Amino acid sequence: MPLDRIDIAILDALQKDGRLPNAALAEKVGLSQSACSRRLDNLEKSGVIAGYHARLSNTALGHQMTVIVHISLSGQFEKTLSDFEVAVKRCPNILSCHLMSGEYDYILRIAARDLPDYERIHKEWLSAMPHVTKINSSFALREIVDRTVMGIRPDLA
Amino acid sequence: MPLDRIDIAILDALQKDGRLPNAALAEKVGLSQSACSRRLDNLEKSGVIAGYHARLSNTALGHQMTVIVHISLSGQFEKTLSDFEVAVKRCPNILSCHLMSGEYDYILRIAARDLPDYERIHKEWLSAMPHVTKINSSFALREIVDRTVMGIRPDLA
DNA sequence: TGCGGAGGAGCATAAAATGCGCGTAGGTTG
DNA sequence: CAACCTACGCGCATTTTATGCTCCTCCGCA
Repeated sequence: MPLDRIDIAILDALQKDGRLPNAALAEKVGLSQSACSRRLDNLEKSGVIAGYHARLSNTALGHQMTVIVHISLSGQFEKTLSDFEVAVKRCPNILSCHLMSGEYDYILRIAARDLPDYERIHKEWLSAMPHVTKINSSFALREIVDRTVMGIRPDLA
Repeated sequence: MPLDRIDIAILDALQKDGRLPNAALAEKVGLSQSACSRRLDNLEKSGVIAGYHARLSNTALGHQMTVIVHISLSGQFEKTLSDFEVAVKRCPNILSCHLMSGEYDYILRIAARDLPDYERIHKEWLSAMPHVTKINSSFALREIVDRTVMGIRPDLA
């Protein structure tokens, strides 16, 4: 889907404030409300906007810890992978999981409240997942960057 | 701030859909609209809800590729780290970056359009960052999970 | 037992979103 | 080059949603 400069402005604004009322959005990007609403509709339907979410304060909720986990399985058969992936999807603490090229099969990012909480997650979830042969946990000492999306460039087709 | 089960339900719902109308939210959590609105107000004012954001689809924007990069620096002096981190913050393709315990100093998640694009990023950004001694790139073959949010447990104070 | 605060309901009003008719610019075709 | 088509804008009327009361109820406490 081709995005023009107004689309970019809309996306930009909604990344910063997902609840920006359509009226305000329209004014900000220089459109009438109806035109703006129609564009927004298209952006949502076409999947450019994948969703809207409240961002919660992790300190308020006590999830202070990020753990990066590298995992190897006993094989690369599709069945082996999908068994594992089903289990991954069930664990609420897993923020992201990718099947990877390279030394490990999967890399996971996990949120935990503290070390004992991670211990629990490790025991109850990670170790219990099927076909897992190796688990390597690295703890984040500091977060330098965390964005959901990179800057949008106008030349995207 | 103490959260009861209704607050949790509200947070849960808004994490999943940040634009859920108050009326629907109220029904979902079993409150009247006004009561629900008042609670929401408190959650926002107290900072438990830190913001609302549109989540954009990286693939829809043409960034199909996720690369996990492990990086080691020449030392762990604070100056060394902060030089590097300043550079990291400048690169728009870096979605996340954490200082880590373990074998590598930093783990980065990078969005690229395709392999040539990643090559460019590697050359122009990663290799150019100060004090870098080792760069290890792993390519994501498939994304199994990617959320910003995790389930909230009622026992959080 | 009576007071006071927290928190819920219901309703009226204010604000926002949505759908529809209409107008215009730019590209295409006979 | 004129007729036509489409994409996309505007404004307005209608519907949907949020907000700001007022009142009610439950509970802890003196």
